[in-house]
Amino acid sequence: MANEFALESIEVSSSPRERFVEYLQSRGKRVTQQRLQIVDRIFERHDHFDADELIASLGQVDAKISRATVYRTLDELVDAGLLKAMTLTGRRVYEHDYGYPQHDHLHCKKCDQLIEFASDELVALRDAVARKNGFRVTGHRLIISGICADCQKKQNRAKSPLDLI
Amino acid sequence: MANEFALESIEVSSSPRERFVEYLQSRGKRVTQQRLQIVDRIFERHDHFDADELIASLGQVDAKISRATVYRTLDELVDAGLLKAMTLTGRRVYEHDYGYPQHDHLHCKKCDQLIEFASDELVALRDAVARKNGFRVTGHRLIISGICADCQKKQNRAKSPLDLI
DNA sequence: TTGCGTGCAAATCTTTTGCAGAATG
DNA sequence: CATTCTGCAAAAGATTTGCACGCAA
Repeated sequence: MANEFALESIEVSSSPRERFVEYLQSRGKRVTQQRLQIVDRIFERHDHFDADELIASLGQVDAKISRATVYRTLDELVDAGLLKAMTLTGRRVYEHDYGYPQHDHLHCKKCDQLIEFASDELVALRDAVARKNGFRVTGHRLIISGICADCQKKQNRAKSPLDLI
Repeated sequence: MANEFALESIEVSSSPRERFVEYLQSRGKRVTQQRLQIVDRIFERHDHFDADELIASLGQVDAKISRATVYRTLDELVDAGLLKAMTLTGRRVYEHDYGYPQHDHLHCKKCDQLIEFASDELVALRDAVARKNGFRVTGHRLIISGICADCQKKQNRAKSPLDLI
């Protein structure tokens, strides 16, 4: 599920870690080793990931952090506005929400890759639909599914020789 | 999660039950009492529903069908193109896909209601984005979340008197 | 008759929770 | 020091699966 970011990052004044500490303190929560390791690891190299991938990557560098703590911290990071969560194939996947512009995804059914794209038109369309329905929008999630360019190539490469028989 | 359809149905030549039988036979699968009861029940009154709601409704009219069989049959109905599935709040919800036009949803966070809407613009936008990315589209899912008109009213009704204190 | 399908219960998978001890403010 | 956190293990919620028997073709 790892994947490079397609969009430019937004200029932000403080690091994700600083933001998280701010968030924790503002709520009287404690700044623990585990919480810091988790933010650091997430914002150092992850973009789209699920709980298991994060747990695996934590096991390599840091002291082992329990599954429960990872789940609890992920919830806090979403709460703090640093991460965004969505449910893909049954499992929850997360992505950075701090320092990145609003965007949506193309999801490849073959390789599970997520490709990002931003569209102002889409937001306008969304707001128009909502207005028409007296609906107060808080957000949206568009996932376009299909086959990515790479997988189409692979498919053709694998098929062509046989097609000639 | 029950909800009326907002869109007109498309004219279809055969009933969902007939379609399902066709599908089963074309694959050498058997036409069983359970499978028939399930299609009938679903297309007689459900639109958006989850496995549990279906199981509950089956328990009332028909002979009890096991949970496992319901899950297995739902998969087959999706496969047959009669139902569409999406994951909402952790659980899978289904809706009719046969005899209904492509559409998307507004999802109320308060009452969990799904409101349907169709937008050609959205499809055009989707295809444009895909084309730009060399992506072959097979479908998409847009969920606009927020608060529906009804829940906004309820909220105001409950709040106003207290706000005056 | 020949399997495919069903029901049951047990197994999975993912996420959540209760609790005693560890760490933070 | 008073609490909040963590880790562990057990619980929970949803869906899947193995298996023996029943039923469609």
